[in-house]
Amino acid sequence: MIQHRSDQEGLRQRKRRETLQRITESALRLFADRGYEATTLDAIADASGISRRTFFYYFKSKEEILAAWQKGLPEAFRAAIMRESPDQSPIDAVRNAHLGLLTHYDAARALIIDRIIRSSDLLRASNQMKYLELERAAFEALCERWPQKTREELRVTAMVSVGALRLAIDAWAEEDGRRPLEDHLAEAFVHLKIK
Amino acid sequence: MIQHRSDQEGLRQRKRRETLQRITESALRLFADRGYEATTLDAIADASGISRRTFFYYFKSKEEILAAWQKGLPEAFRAAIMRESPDQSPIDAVRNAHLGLLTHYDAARALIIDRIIRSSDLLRASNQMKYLELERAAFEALCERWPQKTREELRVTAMVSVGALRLAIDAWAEEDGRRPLEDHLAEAFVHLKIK
DNA sequence: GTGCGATTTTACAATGAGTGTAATTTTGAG
DNA sequence: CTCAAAATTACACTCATTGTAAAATCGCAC
Repeated sequence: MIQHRSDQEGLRQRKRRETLQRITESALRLFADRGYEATTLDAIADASGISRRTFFYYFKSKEEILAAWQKGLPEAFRAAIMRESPDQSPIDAVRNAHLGLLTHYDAARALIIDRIIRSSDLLRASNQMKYLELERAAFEALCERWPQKTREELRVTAMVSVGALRLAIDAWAEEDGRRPLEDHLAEAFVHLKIK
Repeated sequence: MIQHRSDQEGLRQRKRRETLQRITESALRLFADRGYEATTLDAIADASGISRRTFFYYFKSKEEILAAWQKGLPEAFRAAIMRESPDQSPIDAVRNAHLGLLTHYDAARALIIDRIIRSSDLLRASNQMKYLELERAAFEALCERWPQKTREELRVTAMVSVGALRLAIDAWAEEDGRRPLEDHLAEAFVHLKIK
């Protein structure tokens, strides 16, 4: 059998990671310079030293360049909720889960990507889908963690908490991240005194 | 000056309305039959008896065929909120505004369109944008109607109420509209006891 | 280090949405 | 009827995305 070295990284893995990195960096630069829609895949491929066809070997679509950085967020969110104590209210648990995740945030890069996303209707729309996925992850985790609560109530809790996260991120991006995201999140949750 | 007959409908207006109707109907039929993505604009144009180029004289994009039916909803929503008495809480006002608008709903057609929208990622995403527009409309109306409340609180109120509408529509579509949308909406709002 | 199979890259061609342009037809007001 | 505006069309183009198949590269076995 083939011996896989999951700790060591072969030349293949390294080149793949490097190319991925190269595509992401040049695309981000081009998006910031010329705008998302105005940047063609040909331009990205050129800037990354690959052919246009090869681009699709790395990303499913142009959009995915920006989506990739937040892949796995729903799962991390779910796990964070599951780590919370079931003694507190679900809404408090989700707020705490949020705060726990935010410590791993690269604020500078997040702001750059956020600005690009807000510049295009297409990207704004697909970004909303990300919140929907977070909401679903939260809902499922809440149902597991608080089985005595009704699904209807937990669905509303998930909607409300992820909505608060969205409002916090919006406010944070609006002022270019002057105050930390945590502050905005805390503020948004102040007005959520559900049940 | 040119005398415009806004009451009478000229041949031009009638033909335009008829063609619009024809495009919408044949597109909906094709979407329901073959699916949204699998239906090309050529097919829609053929089925509507127009050229592909003419299609774009009626709709900005393929998506817009489905978006058109809910155009003006944000404005109607804003107006409905402004009609509510400022004596009740903002959240109650928005709930009542929702209920008022729902009486004008064509449930059968809404379900057909809803099913198409849920069948495509692209459509689901742009549908989320509609909720965002509703949320903005609600927020602006609330700020006008309850100037003594803070904008932060009203922003959360708008988010929460439109979110409840979304959950209600989801649940309603999930069970193919067996119970009226109003019931689902009332249920969703039960869990919103903000402040 | 050679060879072989798997992975990666590429060229080429095609589909389908959307846009610009300019020509042609239809409508309606005078 | 006559002419300007509105509506329709053909044609050609850009761009994202996908299919196919050939070519290049890698890494393990020998």
